[in-house]
Amino acid sequence: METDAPASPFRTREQKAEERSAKRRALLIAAVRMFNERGYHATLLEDVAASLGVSKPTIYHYLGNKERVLLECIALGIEQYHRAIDEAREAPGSGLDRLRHFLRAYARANMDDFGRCVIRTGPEPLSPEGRQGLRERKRRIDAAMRGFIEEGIADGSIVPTDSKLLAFTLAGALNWPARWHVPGGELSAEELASRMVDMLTIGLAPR
Amino acid sequence: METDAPASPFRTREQKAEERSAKRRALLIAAVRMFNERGYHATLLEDVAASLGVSKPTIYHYLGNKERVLLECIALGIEQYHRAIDEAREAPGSGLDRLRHFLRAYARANMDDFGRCVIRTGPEPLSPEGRQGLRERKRRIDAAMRGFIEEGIADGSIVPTDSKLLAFTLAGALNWPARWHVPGGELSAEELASRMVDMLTIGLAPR
DNA sequence: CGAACAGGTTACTCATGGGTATATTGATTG
DNA sequence: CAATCAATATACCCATGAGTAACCTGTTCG
Repeated sequence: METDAPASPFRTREQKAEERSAKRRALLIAAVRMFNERGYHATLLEDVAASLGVSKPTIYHYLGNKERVLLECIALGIEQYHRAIDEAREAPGSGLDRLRHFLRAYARANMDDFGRCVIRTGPEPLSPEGRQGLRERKRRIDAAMRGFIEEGIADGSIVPTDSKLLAFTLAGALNWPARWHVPGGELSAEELASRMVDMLTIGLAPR
Repeated sequence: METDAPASPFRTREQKAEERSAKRRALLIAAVRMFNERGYHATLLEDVAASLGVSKPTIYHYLGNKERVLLECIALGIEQYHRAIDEAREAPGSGLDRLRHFLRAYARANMDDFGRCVIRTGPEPLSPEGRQGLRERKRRIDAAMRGFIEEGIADGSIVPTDSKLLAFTLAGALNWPARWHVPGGELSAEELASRMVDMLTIGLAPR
């Protein structure tokens, strides 16, 4: 029990703001989990609200309409990919090393609640504008990945190939766990990511 | 113009049956294309019917309710995978050769209308029974794939690894084109399948 | 103190779209 | 020829679920 301070029941302004954003966040997480489990269409905002013991209009109060909820989940997912890019850009070593670093982070992102949502819930449920924005942002991630690949080709750590096709191939393989990986599985996301990246970068035939 | 026979306007029983199954097939194809383009939920059976110039009840007449339509599309998709398995089982060469053969056929299946549907439309829209059946049938495909891998490990053409994880990784990579490949693209499905399989089986680092 | 506001509720509206009842027409068959 | 069936249409029913209106309550602030 935390009893350092007298723990007054009267909250300060900051505590209020914090509380609000904690509630927002909790609703968002409840929503994304249900999206991932049941699919976007099969998820009722009413059920999301009920899972936290509140009523549907509360969601509208904190998050806006259903598409806005989804868009925010997607935005949070995309953020993870951006972190993966930044992280890999700063990594030392050859282009292949940086690519591997990126791929591991990318794979981990795909097993996070929000990352999974980006993959599982395709662009279909979004409005044309939403789809547009999503495509745009995905394109940027793809470009970054291709950058790592080309860097690797340039420094000789990766065999010359069609970088676009390679990027799609690698991304596809690492996207798929968003469909089958269950968080509490035998392998941790970390472990899984590492092993998959090894398989992809090393190849199958004995040397 | 075909005018070999007097071409009577009165159809025989077989012609009638053929005509009927041709209509069924046409409806199914129209449906699967729209499922793939717009997503299952966003597809109205009314629109599917309209795309062939008929009305909604005609679909119910030929195909039954919406889930039945989807289930049949999925069944046709799954058939392609089975053909891929049979084809690869009869292929000559090492385990790796057979695996590569299977992977190419699998990738091609994923770019066919019905195959794409299996991937794009996950199990979410199905009823519990439908989901159950789908999982079952997918499991069998996965088992076959693992068979090829283990065979390759046994005969030394594939380096020893976790065959389950490898199967997921490879399948994931080859599933992904179902999301981005557009039929009339620069690369044919055939070509694309070959290149991706090469990338996956050979690895990235120079030897 | 009273006005305004934040957080929440209950109880509605209403478009949508899956599915069906029923009618029509033309061919098939006893 | 009557009965039936296949193939289609029109016009409807009705559950569902997103979104909203109106209301309540406690807190904050001029």
